[in-house]
Amino acid sequence: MASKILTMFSQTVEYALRAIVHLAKEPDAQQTTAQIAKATQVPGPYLSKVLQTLSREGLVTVRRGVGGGYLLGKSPERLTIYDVVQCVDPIRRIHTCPLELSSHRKRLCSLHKKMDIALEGIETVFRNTTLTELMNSPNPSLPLCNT
Amino acid sequence: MASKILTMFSQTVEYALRAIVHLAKEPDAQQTTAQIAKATQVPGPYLSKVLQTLSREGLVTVRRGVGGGYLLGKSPERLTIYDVVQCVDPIRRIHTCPLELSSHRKRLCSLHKKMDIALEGIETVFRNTTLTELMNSPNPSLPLCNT
DNA sequence: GCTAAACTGGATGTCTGTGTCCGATTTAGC
DNA sequence: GCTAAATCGGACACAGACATCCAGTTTAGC
Repeated sequence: MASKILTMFSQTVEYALRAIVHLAKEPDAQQTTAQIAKATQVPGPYLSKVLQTLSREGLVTVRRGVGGGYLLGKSPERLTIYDVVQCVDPIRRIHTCPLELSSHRKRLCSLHKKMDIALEGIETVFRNTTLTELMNSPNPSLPLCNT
Repeated sequence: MASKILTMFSQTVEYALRAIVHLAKEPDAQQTTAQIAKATQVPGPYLSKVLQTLSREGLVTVRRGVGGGYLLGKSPERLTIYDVVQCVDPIRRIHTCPLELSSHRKRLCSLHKKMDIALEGIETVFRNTTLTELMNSPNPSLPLCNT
């Protein structure tokens, strides 16, 4: 366990985002699991699993064998935070009543409606944030970079 | 385990909100753990723990002994979803770099900044939603009520 | 004060997310 | 084809969230 500061976002999401952001920094440089692990401070063996998940969905491209490693699977301007999150630990909007009350079948009660609105907000922020935007942010702190 | 539909919000948060909303329906009627458990479909023994937590923060008032039970501890118009969430499973905003990079000490990188903005959105929705608003919603489905 | 109703606190059980390990498989280079 | 670099897949380990149970304590009503 790294830190356990997170609520709302799972450790896996945090790790997946770090890896993707790191790969996006040099979209053409193949990187080995060990290299990514070191740069992102993610436990190597676990990162390996996360990368496998990302690979199944095509978010990263893998080459096995000597000289292999990972590469960003989509162009950074068409890859969003949302894509990454949904791949490893999907946000599930609340569509039906968690209590399965028959009268709420089609229309959520005000409580669950509010909770869903909160989820919608996250979804929107994440859908609208591409990797390119993250990299080109005017923020002087480059993602994950200690510069 | 009830359903396991949730991401982002813990089961405990869902349970706590159900209990509070239920108590808010009749702010002057003392309710026993068993009664609340039945109405909200929350496992009784676990609900008991959740109510204890809410009680420690004064969100609910408890009376022990015969004829005892729980009562809303604050007036519904001054009690928000945020209060409940923070009590049982607090949302932690991202204030410092999770990687503890020295150069991000004061200014988050664009990735963590975005994640924090998403959290801020939830926080705002929850801070601005009082129990009164939930109860008076024009929504025909009353919270947790199968009417 | 006795009894029964109700909460309290601690011990315990279970399951999932996180994290590790290792043998099997793929592949570049000789 | 051999070897070494690298991923893949499954098995295992651990911790925390969720859930249960019970003996102890409080209290209303007799």
